[in-house]
Amino acid sequence: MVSGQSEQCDCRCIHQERVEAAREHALPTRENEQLATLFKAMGDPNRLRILWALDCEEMCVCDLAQFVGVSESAVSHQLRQLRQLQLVANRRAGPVLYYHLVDKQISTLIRLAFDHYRQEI
Amino acid sequence: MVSGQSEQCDCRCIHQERVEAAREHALPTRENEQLATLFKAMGDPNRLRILWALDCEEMCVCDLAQFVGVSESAVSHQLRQLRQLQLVANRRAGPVLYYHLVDKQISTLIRLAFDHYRQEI
DNA sequence: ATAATATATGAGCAAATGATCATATGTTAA
DNA sequence: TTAACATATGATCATTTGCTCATATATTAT
Repeated sequence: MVSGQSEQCDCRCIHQERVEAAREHALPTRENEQLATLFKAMGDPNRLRILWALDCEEMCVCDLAQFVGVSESAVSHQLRQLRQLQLVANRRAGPVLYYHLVDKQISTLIRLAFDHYRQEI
Repeated sequence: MVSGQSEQCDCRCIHQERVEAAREHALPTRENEQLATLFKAMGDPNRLRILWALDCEEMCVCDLAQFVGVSESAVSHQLRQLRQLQLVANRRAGPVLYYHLVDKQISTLIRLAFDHYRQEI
């Protein structure tokens, strides 16, 4: 037994210390998955557009559909995902639902990503 | 004609100014897609783990496979994606390939995301 | 050259994804 | 109440994704 952890690799090139160090440094499974889910939500061009637009000001489904350039149904489905992830929420005004970002965290994140990305171009 | 842009929505609730404002504020299509691709790459639990681990120190495929808990083939496939996106690169030492992050941008991004996320928990 | 190690890669497959279409729900005006 | 509007939702389908298995490539030791 080389380590107390699970043994899945029979390579001789393995660096147990590095694996251990990575494990120390790593996020707990649950948090890693939640974070991945957040990134995944931002990982679709249309959803990213939606989030980016809502960072500007609140918009209704119809506005978003035209802005993104897809059907209202498609936008509605995407918004449901974002709602379930608590990234966006809506406010009703008569028959119209105005969507907005739940918090500025996502907004900050998108901007940072873009800024960092920009520097490389 | 309400606007010079494409007409796709016949809703009466639409706010042309908001759509226009969003368009002004929006990223060009190409950059939006590249950014989405970046987020998507971070949007898989295993890839996120890999990136997170490599933020710590360089590791070989075998190390990563054990750390993530999947086959070396699976890790290799994920690494290829990350390589093609220029997020990671490798250094050969004999038969072993040591992977590392290409730049600290991704590292910064992951940390920021985590920090922001952390605050909400 | 041959064998063993470390990794890469292609094919194949099950699961997830994102759009569309049809339909349902909720709100307001007539 | 009925009609019209704005949005939500379920079913469906084509595409994408991520893994596995088999095989290929590259490096080193013998």
